[in-house]
Amino acid sequence: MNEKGTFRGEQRAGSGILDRASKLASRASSTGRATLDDVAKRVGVSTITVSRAFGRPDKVSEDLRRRIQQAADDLGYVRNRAASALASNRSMNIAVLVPSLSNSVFVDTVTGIEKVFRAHGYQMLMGVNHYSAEEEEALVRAYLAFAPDGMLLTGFNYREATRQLIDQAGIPIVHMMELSDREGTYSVGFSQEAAAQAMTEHLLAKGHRRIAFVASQLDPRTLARNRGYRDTIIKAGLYESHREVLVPDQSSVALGAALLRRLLEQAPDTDAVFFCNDDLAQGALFECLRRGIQVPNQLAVAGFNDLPMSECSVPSLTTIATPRYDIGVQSAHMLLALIEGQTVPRKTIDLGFQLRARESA
Amino acid sequence: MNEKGTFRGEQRAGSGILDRASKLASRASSTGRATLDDVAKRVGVSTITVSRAFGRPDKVSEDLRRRIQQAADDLGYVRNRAASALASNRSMNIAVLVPSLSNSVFVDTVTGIEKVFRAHGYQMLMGVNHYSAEEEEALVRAYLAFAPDGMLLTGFNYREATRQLIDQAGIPIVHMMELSDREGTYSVGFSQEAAAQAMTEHLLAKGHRRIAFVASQLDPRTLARNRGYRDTIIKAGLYESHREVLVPDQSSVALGAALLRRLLEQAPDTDAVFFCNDDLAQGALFECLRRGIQVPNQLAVAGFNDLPMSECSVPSLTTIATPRYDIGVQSAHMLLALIEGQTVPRKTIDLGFQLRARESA
DNA sequence: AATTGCAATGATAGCGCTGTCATTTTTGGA
DNA sequence: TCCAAAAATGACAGCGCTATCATTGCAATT
Repeated sequence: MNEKGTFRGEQRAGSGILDRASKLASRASSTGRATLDDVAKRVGVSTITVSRAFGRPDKVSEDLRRRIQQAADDLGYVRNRAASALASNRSMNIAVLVPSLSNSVFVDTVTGIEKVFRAHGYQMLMGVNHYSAEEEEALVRAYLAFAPDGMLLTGFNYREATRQLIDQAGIPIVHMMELSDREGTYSVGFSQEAAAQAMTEHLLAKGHRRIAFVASQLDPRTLARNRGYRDTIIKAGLYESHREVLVPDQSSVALGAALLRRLLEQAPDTDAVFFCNDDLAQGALFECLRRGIQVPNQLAVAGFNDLPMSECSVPSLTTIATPRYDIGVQSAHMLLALIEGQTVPRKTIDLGFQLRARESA
Repeated sequence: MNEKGTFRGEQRAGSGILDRASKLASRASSTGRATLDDVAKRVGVSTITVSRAFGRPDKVSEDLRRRIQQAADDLGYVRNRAASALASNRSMNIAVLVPSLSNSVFVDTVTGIEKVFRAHGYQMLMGVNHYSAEEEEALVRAYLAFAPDGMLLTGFNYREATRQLIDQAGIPIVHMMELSDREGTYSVGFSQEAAAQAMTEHLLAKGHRRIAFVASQLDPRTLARNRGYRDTIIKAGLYESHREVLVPDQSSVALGAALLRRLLEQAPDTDAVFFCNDDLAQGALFECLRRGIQVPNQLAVAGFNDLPMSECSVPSLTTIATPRYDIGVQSAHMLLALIEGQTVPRKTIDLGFQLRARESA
């Protein structure tokens, strides 16, 4: 490495607790990092004992454990997970795939997941599939190479081949966000349709009769919300197709404004708009402000997800609060149980949602 | 595993391309996953040849390579990175630590990083340290166990012990966001101070004389912005300490509104406010809307970062556009070069910033 | 004093892969 | 036709760790 002028040559000298040279002398040659053997030699015990001191500390006497810890600290020893995974056939990795991180909904979910798994010694490997089943498959392949002990997927938007890949690996999967009662499927989420239905009913109850639905980024959850809206509005005998605006583009605040403009062109008499998420709704609120449209008097606006901003925007946004953090926590617990071979009481956990009726509707 | 009632027993039968039983027969016993050996036997070549077919395909004849690929597909073979890393002493992992993902700034950066590294066959391991040097150290320790080939850190907010840990591991680090000319330090970012200075000067140029600075989440970058503001305003002879509001709380839109209220209590005659980020500024805009304060006539508002929303809010937000995506891309490239032992022409890359003068100031 | 049981420690093998150094086959002149 | 060089393939060891099955020592019991 050094002769190639690589990084190692540029280290500051003597920065460790011990003198560098003496440390190197006690190290394995190939990597330059201290190994279990190095620690073992230093303490004068066998390798396996040092391994135990870290992996199953109750199996090693307290005194020895302390000495081992001391030696490890002195040498700057860090356990090599690759070797550990190889030997034990447990990687202590779990792979988590989400569609996006720009959408703070998934950030919250991932935060919940991370919290649970970290507490149990697992490492979360996170991948972003950009709402694409194709990318998802590539990611599954990539993460399978880490021999994860389990996998957390968002929704059920995978190809059959993806499912087969995971099946072949023989590891458990838990699906987040959506629910399914399909055989052998574990899921934690809430009913997107029921939530959309609740919001539509809220708008109806407020006396609105010309209620539009606007959505972008037509992933399965968005489409489920659309169904929830449509079924409800049809049942009320108020469905008019020109009040639905569905575009595949990625959601953004700016797009919300643009879509409101489009909606009001094709259906100017609309008296309420249900947006598939808060970003779009927020953009619409801005557009109303610009055009002097009174919200909610002239036009009611509703969103979905209850992002932090929605509570304090002007007007504050009526929306659906989704249990995304809890979905992360619960699905992590479920996956953990599956990994450890425990029986999982419920294969489907519905965490519900809450309608937040605020100023905008 | 099975006798414990673990997941494997719940797989759907015969879902693979081959019959499950026949597949199992050709597999190593311990993991249940196909190995290089399995593929090699199936094709009738040696293990190492199969290894080459994946790792250095140019070293294997095209015909054979195809047959190996076919066999691998049939068996559902996925390379085991742990074994690979152990044998080759290159993990092909890089660890990336960011303070937060709720802040979409870092999401953008991570997206840039991911793109570069994925293209080069590296796997990015991402950790969130919640702006805490203590958590950062724990994360470094955790990620060092993956034997990463390099590390990307946000800022220079680490403890000395953290630095020593990484030094001992002998892997290169590149720091993102901030700049430093410290010996042996690689960094990609922009000058937070210069950006804050530019904004302050912009507000001065617009004729404002009672300019406040409001910040939360006092990480090093926020403090640098504060310095940029303060130096400039002092130089203009206009510094008044009661126009600075600094709180340690996490940033949010709601907090922006609250801090504006506080500022206007303690300095009601303020004519411009420079917020340390767009979230706070957006909250302030909402508060102005609620209280009927005209922006920018009565009060000018400026933010920092240029989040997507800032362009289309009402009024649109004057802010500093930061090159966060490019920071991700460039720092990834720099780290890659260091890993591969190439000479890195510049140890510090300043990607600059842009002032976006919009309606709010 | 002999026996049992348990806690603490050790020896050995091997996880799945690749570095290294052969060995074999092919290729392209002379 | 022959030979050197290059391309293609293989044998083997070992990366750092843990599962497994000993072995040792010592307290508790008979």
